[in-house]
Amino acid sequence: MKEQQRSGIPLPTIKRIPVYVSVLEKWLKEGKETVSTTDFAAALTLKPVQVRKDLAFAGAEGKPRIGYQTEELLKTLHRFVGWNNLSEAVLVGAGALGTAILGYKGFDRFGLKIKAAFDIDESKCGATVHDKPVYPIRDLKQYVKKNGIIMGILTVSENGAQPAADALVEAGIQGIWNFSPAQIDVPDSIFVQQEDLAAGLAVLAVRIKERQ
Amino acid sequence: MKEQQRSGIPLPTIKRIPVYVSVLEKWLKEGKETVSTTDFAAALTLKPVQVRKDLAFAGAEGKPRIGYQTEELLKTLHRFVGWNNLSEAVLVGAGALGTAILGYKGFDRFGLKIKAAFDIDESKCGATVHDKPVYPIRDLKQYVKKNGIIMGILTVSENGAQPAADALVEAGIQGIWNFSPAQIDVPDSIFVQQEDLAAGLAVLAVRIKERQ
DNA sequence: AATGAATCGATATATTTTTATCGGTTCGTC
DNA sequence: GACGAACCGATAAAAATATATCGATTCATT
Repeated sequence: MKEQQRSGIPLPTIKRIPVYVSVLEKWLKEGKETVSTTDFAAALTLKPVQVRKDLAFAGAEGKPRIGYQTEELLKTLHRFVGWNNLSEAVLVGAGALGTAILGYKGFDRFGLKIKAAFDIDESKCGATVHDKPVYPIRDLKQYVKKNGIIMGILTVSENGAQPAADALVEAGIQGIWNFSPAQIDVPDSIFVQQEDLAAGLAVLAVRIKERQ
Repeated sequence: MKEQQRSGIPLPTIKRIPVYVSVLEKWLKEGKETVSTTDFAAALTLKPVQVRKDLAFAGAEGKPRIGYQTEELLKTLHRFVGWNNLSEAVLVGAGALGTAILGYKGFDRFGLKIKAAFDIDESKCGATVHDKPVYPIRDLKQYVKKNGIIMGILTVSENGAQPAADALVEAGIQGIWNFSPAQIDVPDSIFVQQEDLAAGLAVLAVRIKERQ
């Protein structure tokens, strides 16, 4: 939950961008040359105003009565989230969740390339998972330095989280995407994005309960 | 992003509850009999006031100078998110992500029990994945009705999302946890919790970029 | 060319969420 | 038993986010 890090761009806006990207890609494929905030609103159950604000934050410009150029807007959004120059990442923890993430095709679209996985369990190492090599964690630092990786994906169990995070920090990573349920403690200079599956489950559970 | 559904309890509060539950469990195991909002704040980088508000929403009561009874608070939070009476779910889409979720141990803790998986690819059916049976999707309705399942987990690809969602709705499910990147269209009576991995990735990417 | 509908961009308002403050309670210590 | 520190609970203020409104622009139609 370390999501508070003020800086101009509202967090909710950032989170909506990938959704816009998604539908934009669809529309582009369908040959839609221009798109309006009204279109987005209809497709995403949002208000046009909000879409306009979001797009403005991303630096997009549209024309009255027309909307935005589909292709140009897509590029702008990609640039905005830094997905134009594809970011490379390493993954630590080649368990069930790690394996799934390694195999998840969807990330390519967002310019994320997971280069390799690392694990403490040396029996897993040497093999490949979804075509990605698995190395022992003691090789992490060397690998990260050599390949200039700035992002680490943490998919270890709760206990393993802190040591694994330490290893990533030590290796020189700049941001950690933490899928483990544990809170990790890192220097301020490193950004942690906590991915909390249980949060979504809680929301769903509460909502279902409310309707009964 | 269909997260807007007003109802007393703030969404951010709901999302923080599982985090509280997590540390509470740890503390309980360590033999901590009472906990204060100051403790939470220190462990989670939050403000004590906020924790107090959240706990108040959940209906917890504490004592000045003491805090909250660890065990009692844990029970209260579980009850609040409806995790006291374990909710059963089916999963649709036994691909990479689906497999990971089927194997994810963490959910038991939150009272979620995935009973079975369903897939259109009949070659996958008949087998078990992480001890959960995989059935053809045409058996979904019958299974859901028979077992009184109220929750569906959607882990299919973008194209498969809408038909799969339709099948879940048709089967009589009340809430859908949607891990696919597609927006699905369902009747108002059904709650959809969109789990958007790309959102977290976007936040991380933007933050890293900002620091450079 | 004038009219009107669609839509952007900017500004203003409302709502939601977070943070601060303050009074009151409990308990350890003197 | 009085004093002070830790803490809850409630209320108030501030900050962030979402929504509404309005003027300006573009284009299709008359």
